[in-house]
Amino acid sequence: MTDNICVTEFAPASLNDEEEEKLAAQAKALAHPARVRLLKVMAAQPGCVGGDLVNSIGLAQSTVSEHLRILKDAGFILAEAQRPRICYSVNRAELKSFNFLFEKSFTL
Amino acid sequence: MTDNICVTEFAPASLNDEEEEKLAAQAKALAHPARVRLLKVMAAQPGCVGGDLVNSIGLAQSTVSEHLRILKDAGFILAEAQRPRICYSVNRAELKSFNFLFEKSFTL
DNA sequence: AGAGTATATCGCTTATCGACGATATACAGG
DNA sequence: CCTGTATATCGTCGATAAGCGATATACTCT
Repeated sequence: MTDNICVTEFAPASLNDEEEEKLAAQAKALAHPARVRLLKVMAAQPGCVGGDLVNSIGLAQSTVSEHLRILKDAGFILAEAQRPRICYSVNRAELKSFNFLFEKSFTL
Repeated sequence: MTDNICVTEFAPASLNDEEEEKLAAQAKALAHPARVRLLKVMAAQPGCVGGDLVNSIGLAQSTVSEHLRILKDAGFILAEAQRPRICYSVNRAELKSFNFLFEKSFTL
């Protein structure tokens, strides 16, 4: 190593490993245009929305179901059975949590 | 078509297709623990960091270089040549932009 | 019980990601 | 001009993601 122009010692981490993992995992859930679209549609609804989501984007029902599963696993949406339909709605608390974690990570 | 030629200060309440794509693409750049870690390290520095990033996480140099490229393509970091080193630093404007887009999308 | 409806899961194929070592590139200094 | 150093790119491989149609599941209503 030669003399450093850039700083080479790192400040203590603002996030712990677990939080890093969570941030990355939730970002992954957002990392697809169809899922952003789905979230957006749900967020625009006062209440909840059923399988009309399938019609709102040009994808097969099974594909949409999978995207919804990913969003649900990430905690971004809630699913309440109203058989035979399922009522999906955004989980604003979790969206805010992601936002908070993001801001905290990079001290915005 | 009703193309939106309004400037950003009159931003619509919802996202257009282009913004959805951008949000998803940037989320994708965040969707890996190593990249979150790299961003975090850079954000914690007042100035910029060189290839010591490679040592800070247990990955091969070529792998780290690829992660940095992804972050750079997403606009989250800036690279300034200080040969033979390269000075990386976070682009807070873009991080804030992502944050804003996210909040706007889901009306948090 | 049986039919109807909405959603979830399965099986499969193709595409993209993540990781690495090897090598190329670009510049500074001798 | 040659060498050393730091970063980027290439080629490859295994793993994961994304998409679909077909089918299973779960519940309601008749």
